[in-house]
Amino acid sequence: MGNLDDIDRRILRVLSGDGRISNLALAEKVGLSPSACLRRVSALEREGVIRGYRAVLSPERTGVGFIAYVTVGLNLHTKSAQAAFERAMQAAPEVRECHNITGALEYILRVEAADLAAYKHFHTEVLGTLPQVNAITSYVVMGSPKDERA
Amino acid sequence: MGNLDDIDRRILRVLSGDGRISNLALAEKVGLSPSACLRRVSALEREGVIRGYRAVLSPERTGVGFIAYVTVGLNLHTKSAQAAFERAMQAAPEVRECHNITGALEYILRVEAADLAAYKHFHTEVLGTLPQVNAITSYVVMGSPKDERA
DNA sequence: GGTGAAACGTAGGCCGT
DNA sequence: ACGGCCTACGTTTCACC
Repeated sequence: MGNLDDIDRRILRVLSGDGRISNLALAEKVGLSPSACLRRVSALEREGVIRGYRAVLSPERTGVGFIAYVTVGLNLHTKSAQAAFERAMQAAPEVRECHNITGALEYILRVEAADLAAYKHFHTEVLGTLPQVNAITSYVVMGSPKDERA
Repeated sequence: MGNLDDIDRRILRVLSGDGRISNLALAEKVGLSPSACLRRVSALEREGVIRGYRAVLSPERTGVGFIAYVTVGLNLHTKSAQAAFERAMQAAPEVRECHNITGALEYILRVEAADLAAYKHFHTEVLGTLPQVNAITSYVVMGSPKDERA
């Protein structure tokens, strides 16, 4: 439960770059024996520092040809309006991220769809029909020079 | 090289939920023998459908107490100005994502820092000193009701 | 934190479909 | 071209120092 030391940080840096590295190779990289290394990794998992492991998929190759960031403003700032909006976002498969932000608008979404037509459907049929929503702005992603999304 | 079939899609779904599942367990989940399953996974990796594997870390537990989305506008739209900006983003550890977007502004960044002071440092000392940059707007993340960052 | 050995999983050749 | 079987090899995992 204590704080992370230098070796822990090195372990985390390696694992966030290659989540499937063998414990043997990881141990060597961080300068530990395999068993000591495994004990640390297990502890980091148990304590929730490491939340899990995921394969990173190529969007184009998995039928995602359209990605946008979308800012959303609500017309009400009540708890229940926010909760209703957030439930709708959680239910929408196209919405991969929904962040509550400061500023003139309340939310920023990352939306992934097969193509522009699929996005338009989401935009008008899902976002457009929510009664709480009163401002939608889409920023279409043309490329991602850097993307370290865990 | 062909398109993905149903078993491939099942493999991808399982691996994006648990990137460290053993090939044995994965094979059972998708209804294949271990060797056939491994061959498919290897092919998906080789063809770039699976880009890699990453450990998902808890931001709070790794010293990240401040997250913001930042829009950036450039004063030049030349190839070389974009390339210089993108190189700077790639070199900045606080920048976890940098997306090139349509609209009045050119980029949206996801920035993670230890705290507001660390963010301010990035904002003024890194972003503020780049000659290509002429518009910076920060949206501080207060919460993420949904986050499926792969 | 390190060592060693048993249990387990991976990876690749081979054959059948 | 793709799935299943078998097996040598490597890795993980655990009790013990």
